[in-house]
Amino acid sequence: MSQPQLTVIQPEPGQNRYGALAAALRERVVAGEWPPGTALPAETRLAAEHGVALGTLRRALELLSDQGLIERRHGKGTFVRGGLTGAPMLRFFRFDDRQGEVPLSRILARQAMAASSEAARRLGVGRGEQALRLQRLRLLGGQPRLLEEIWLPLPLFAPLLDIPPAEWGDLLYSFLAARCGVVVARAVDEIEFGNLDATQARALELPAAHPCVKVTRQAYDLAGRCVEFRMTWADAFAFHYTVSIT
Amino acid sequence: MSQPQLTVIQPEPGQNRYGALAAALRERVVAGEWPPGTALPAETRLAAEHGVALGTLRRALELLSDQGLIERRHGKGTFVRGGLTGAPMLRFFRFDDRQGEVPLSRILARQAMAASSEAARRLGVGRGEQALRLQRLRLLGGQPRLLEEIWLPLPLFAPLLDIPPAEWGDLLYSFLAARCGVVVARAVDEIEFGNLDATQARALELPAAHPCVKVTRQAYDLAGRCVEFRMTWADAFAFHYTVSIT
DNA sequence: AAGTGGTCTAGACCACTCT
DNA sequence: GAGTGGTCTAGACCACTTG
Repeated sequence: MSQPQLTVIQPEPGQNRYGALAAALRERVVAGEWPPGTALPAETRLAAEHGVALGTLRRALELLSDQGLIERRHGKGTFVRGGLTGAPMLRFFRFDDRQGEVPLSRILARQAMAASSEAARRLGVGRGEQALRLQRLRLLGGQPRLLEEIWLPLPLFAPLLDIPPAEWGDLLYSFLAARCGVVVARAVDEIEFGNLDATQARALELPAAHPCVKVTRQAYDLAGRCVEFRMTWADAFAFHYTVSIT
Repeated sequence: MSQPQLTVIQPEPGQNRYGALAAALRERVVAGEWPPGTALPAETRLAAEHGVALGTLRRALELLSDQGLIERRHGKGTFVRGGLTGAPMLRFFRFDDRQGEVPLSRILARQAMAASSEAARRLGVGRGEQALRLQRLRLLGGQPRLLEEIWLPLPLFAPLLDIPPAEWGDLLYSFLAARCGVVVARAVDEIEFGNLDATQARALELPAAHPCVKVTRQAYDLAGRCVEFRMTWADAFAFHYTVSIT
């Protein structure tokens, strides 16, 4: 059926072959040759296509698996990961008795506008480029718990302007994947402490100047482009996080 | 010289050979056969000793390397890691312009006493067992920045009772390794937010009830025993930490 | 039974480090 | 040059999943 690609891997000097192979495979994934959720060809076939031994091919897949791009399942195959989906922000907090629950989302504001200088810097776009700015409140057990300001680069996420926020659901990343074809593969969070301003405090139903945690997130798609800049504020006393060091 | 050990690896059913091999090698390291800093025998020799192929032996060493027990250096050898040594607590904080600096340590109190119930639980010893309790202040650029309460299980760390705190130096883990033969291999930190009590605030030269971060650490030696329980308090506004998620 | 990934082997050759 | 770890190969066999 599909013609064998027969791309022989030629590593650059100083690079090893499985590294070059992994890069080549990553490009094929990013190009959409195997969409998220689908399976790659079998090991033996991929190895033959690129003219390497099985062990070398396996080494390359191991790299991509460690990076979270693919997922290997014994007896079934090698699959392209669907990207982040859960509600990972909650791993930073402990709100009483509500561990596994997905928080409800309420969109407070949605506006296409020129990116602020910080948003432009974080998103890696030119200053003053158009972007979509969202304000979102997330509730657990009826209580407002997280306040978020989200910036999305605009030509890319234009579909969001046409869909009523009520239909967005409670998991933003799943929604972005389904409606805009953007898979969030990786995110970096920065954590700081501060105080809520009056508006923020009102939204979270906390006293003005209450201590808060501010989490600043940059999320990236499969190709490594920054596709989201988000700031999240929440009650500092609900913060709880564990780090293991070696 | 040393007789070849010729321990043939027999993996338990359901376990793979390199896993069993890694466990066996870990035991030999923990038993002190190769003290921290020294080199293990060469790959070919180790593989022969345990009756496995080179690839399998390498796979086992890879596991131990990922776990931080050993460190491999191309062209030189495979070395037992010396354990944690730096001032890792500072990775949570940003005090103005003093990034690489090692903070000065000032021991405020040192006392052998029955472990508090929390200390006993965290150290994994019986309630009321003797332990060594330290209070330590750490300074950067002359300013007090971190306040610490440290619990160490006692028969193990008895040497500390005889050495004047002035001679301890500024890196506790290096000191423990040198004087008590305890290598700290791994640590788990829990981060919470709170307020300083009056005593703590005075020590840190901050207003009473000032917002603070409390880091609770449990540190483990090569064999996996908990050898330290530590609580650290610092100005919440100096906290800054980055997490990468996949 | 057929197809997938996981383990293990035996051996060749390369790259780095020290003397 | 001798010794170390790093890469790569070719092939055998095992374990898991599905029809």
